Amino acid sequence: MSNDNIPADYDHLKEKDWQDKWEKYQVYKFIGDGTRPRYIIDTPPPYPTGSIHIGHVLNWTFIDIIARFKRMTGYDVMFPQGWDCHGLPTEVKVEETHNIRKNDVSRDEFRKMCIDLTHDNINQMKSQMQSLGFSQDWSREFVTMTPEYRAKTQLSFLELYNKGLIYRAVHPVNWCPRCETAIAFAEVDYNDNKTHLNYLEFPEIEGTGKVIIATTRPELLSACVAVVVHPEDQRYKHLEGKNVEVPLYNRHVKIITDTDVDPEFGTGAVMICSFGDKTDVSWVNRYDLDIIEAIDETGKMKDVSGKYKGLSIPECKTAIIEDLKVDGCLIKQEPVDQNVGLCWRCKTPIEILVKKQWFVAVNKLETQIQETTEEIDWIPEHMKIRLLNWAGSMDWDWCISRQRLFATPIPVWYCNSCGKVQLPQPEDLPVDPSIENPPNICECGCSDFTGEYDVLDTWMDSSITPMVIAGWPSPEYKNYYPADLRPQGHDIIRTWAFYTLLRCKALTDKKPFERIVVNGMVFGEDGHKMSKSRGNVIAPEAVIDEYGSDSIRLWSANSVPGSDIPFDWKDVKNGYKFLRKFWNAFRFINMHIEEYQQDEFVAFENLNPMDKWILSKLNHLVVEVTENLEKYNFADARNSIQAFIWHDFCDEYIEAVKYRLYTDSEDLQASKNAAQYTLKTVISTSLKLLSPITPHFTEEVNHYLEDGDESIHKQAWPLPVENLMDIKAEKFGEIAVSIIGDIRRFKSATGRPLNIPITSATIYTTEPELHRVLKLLESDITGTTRIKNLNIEMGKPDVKEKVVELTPVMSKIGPEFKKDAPVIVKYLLSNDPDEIAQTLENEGKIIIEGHMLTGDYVTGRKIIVGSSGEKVEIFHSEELDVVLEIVI
RNA sequence: GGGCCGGUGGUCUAGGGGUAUGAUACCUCCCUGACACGGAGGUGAUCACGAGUUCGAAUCUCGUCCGGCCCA
Repeated sequence: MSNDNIPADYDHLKEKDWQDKWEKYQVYKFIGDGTRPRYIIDTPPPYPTGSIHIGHVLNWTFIDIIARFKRMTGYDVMFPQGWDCHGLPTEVKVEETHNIRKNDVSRDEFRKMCIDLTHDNINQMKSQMQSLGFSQDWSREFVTMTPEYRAKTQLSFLELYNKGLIYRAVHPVNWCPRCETAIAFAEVDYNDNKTHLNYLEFPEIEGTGKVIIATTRPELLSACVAVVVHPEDQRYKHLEGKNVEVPLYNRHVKIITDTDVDPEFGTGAVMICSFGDKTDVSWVNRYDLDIIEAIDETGKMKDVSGKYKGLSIPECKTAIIEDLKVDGCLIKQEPVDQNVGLCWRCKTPIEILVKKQWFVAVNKLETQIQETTEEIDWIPEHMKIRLLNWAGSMDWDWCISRQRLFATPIPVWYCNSCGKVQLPQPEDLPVDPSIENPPNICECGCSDFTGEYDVLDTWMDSSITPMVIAGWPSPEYKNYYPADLRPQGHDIIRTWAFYTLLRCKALTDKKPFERIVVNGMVFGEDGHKMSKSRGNVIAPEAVIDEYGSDSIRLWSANSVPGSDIPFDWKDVKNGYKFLRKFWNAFRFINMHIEEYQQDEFVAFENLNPMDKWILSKLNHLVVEVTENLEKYNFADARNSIQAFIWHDFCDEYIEAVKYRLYTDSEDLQASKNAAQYTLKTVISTSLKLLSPITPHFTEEVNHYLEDGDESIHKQAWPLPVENLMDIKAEKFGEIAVSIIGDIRRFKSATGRPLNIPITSATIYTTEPELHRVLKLLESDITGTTRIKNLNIEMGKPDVKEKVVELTPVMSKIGPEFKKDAPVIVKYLLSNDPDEIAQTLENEGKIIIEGHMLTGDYVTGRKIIVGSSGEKVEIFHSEELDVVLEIVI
């Protein structure tokens, strides 16, 4: 027991000291020697934006609670942390800060700038994570931009290539003409604006008839490869399969039919260009149409556009409209709403271009992905369905080429003579084919190569984390693979979970992890997912500064996997208030156990009913919290601890034990000792239960409470003590709590202070068992409520009780009387409750509509009418069938 | 438009065939020897809407509306 001066208030600024100590003593280091069962967490590697957000806090609190709980229950826990570095936002940020375009400097120089920025961002985020008390083993940190990691990403590319699961092909891609790069669908922003719908006449040939098509993109006329109409459209029935002429270009294109055409839009006839929009892409694929490239990588018109060559897209549009007018092919223009795809960073309208790209053959792996998905435990279960549906709906393979700089290079060269792909040797990785040459000459004898300039999609880095943390490609990785746990948000099931499953399965033929625990989204005040772009973000630091990280952890813990939660300051404050309450309880206890000599045997012998009550509840709490943490129900774990500490322990037990602690009586010394033992046991056990959720607070209290320097996080998780779990003891305690509550309510209702002494009181009951129990509880009731003389009597006082409300017990009435139940209920509720109660009391039964009911079928609320005497108050207990008579 | 999830006092939430849990806010009372940053009471919900199954539906079924995440 420490006798240090314990501060009156809990100081959350001390969290930092504990974080430093944990780090210094490597409390969370993964041992890996097999002496304990291992538990491996495939921690998400965040994108180093420079700051973590509340969504991270929620996700990492879940992970950290699990990690800490597992350590205390005897596992050797691997909780690594990585950083998923590569990506467009960093490139854009570097361009902004250095005020350059990426092509203004060498590729290498630009990459260095990205690396420097990323290092800074990682350092900031790492220190934020540490300030939240997350228990990562930082000696196992991984960073995807390092040569070691890039070598692994490239090796995974080689292995999949050798398995025939990676190939190169022509494919349409979203292209930003300003950034000059392909971008993913996820990086396309959509914006509503107005444009013109142009009605163009395609002249007839072969005497079949002309067609008027409607388009918003006349500048793509040179890339028109067909005209499409709805198969049911009577206006065009006669034209199906015929040809028409493209105005200005005098080329002939076919008229085809497809049900994707909306006959109501424009004229019901549409030109297909490669590529005006995404529908064009599917039509070109579906009907194997030609591909004409009209726009180059910088957004300028190409040769095929004829006289418009070299114009920008808007310039070409204006010029072509003028020429169509002159030719008389422009029938009319009307305003129309348009949904344009924009580059998410620079807001330039995107184009769809055709490029040679590298692909992962997702479609070949579909069955394997679905089987693997089924082998994994999904928490909550329904998240699995999202992935299964997604895996079954892949339209095209996964394009992994990116035309960027800050990423892992695609490790291939092309022979300048025969075009064959040349791969590096695994031991030479990582390589950068844009500046290095391959080690061997080509089979054709040529030694002249072109290196690939494209780089890999970032998901290629982050989809192998379960293998990387296990040490792959070293053969020992099998000892640490698959991981036990994958935690992540439900917004990235179709990306991170999907890619990880497919890549790890393809590479190792095993599932990547046993179980996936999915966290929900954090919503801002506007009811939407917190995000910078929505402007509804609250910085975690703001919350930590005000209430400490344990408070925001308590907020996070008040939720369950899969459920979205709104951020609310008052919920964080509630956690803070709980810690303060716990702190004050601890200070009180500490005052009273300073001179206490622990003697478990003596204490056990002298436990009184209230001690047995709280100890039984404590041990049931141990069971409940353990079960809830095992099934990731953090909210129930947190709330059951909080309810127990705040209400059962502080409001009831501590109040009921004070008279024993403050006593000088020799007779009560053994009882006092038992109370001290109980206080100490409850507080130290509940601290352990709470420590995965609020590690700083529990460490702080523990260091005052216990001798020695051992961290609470190194201690064993509490086991329930079977012989203290006693339902009967709990019932007794509840009776005391109930009677004490009645007297408190009485004082409150009559405007008296709670600590006012009561001259005398009598409790009457007609139940012999209750009478016996009340006798046992006599001293606790008097001690707690300051009743000077308490009498506990069999029988009833000479007063009139009146039943003022009857409640039918539906769970008995319903099943027994079935369809007659409503009429019985109606009778019970519409007749005088006191009369019914009288009948039940006197005759033991009542007949309603020919059915017999006993007292078991109703519960009633009684009051005392006509109290006797001026200073005597008589009332009926709220919960027990007893009458209390009080003399102030 | 598609997949998945949700809609319960003013706000957030538990429950998921038998008359609704807790928190917060609000109102009243009490400065009880750890805590007024505390305690004791209280007001407040036809469980989104409509139909069906049932003696009985917040709960099961179907439909509608609204919201969320992801995708198109």
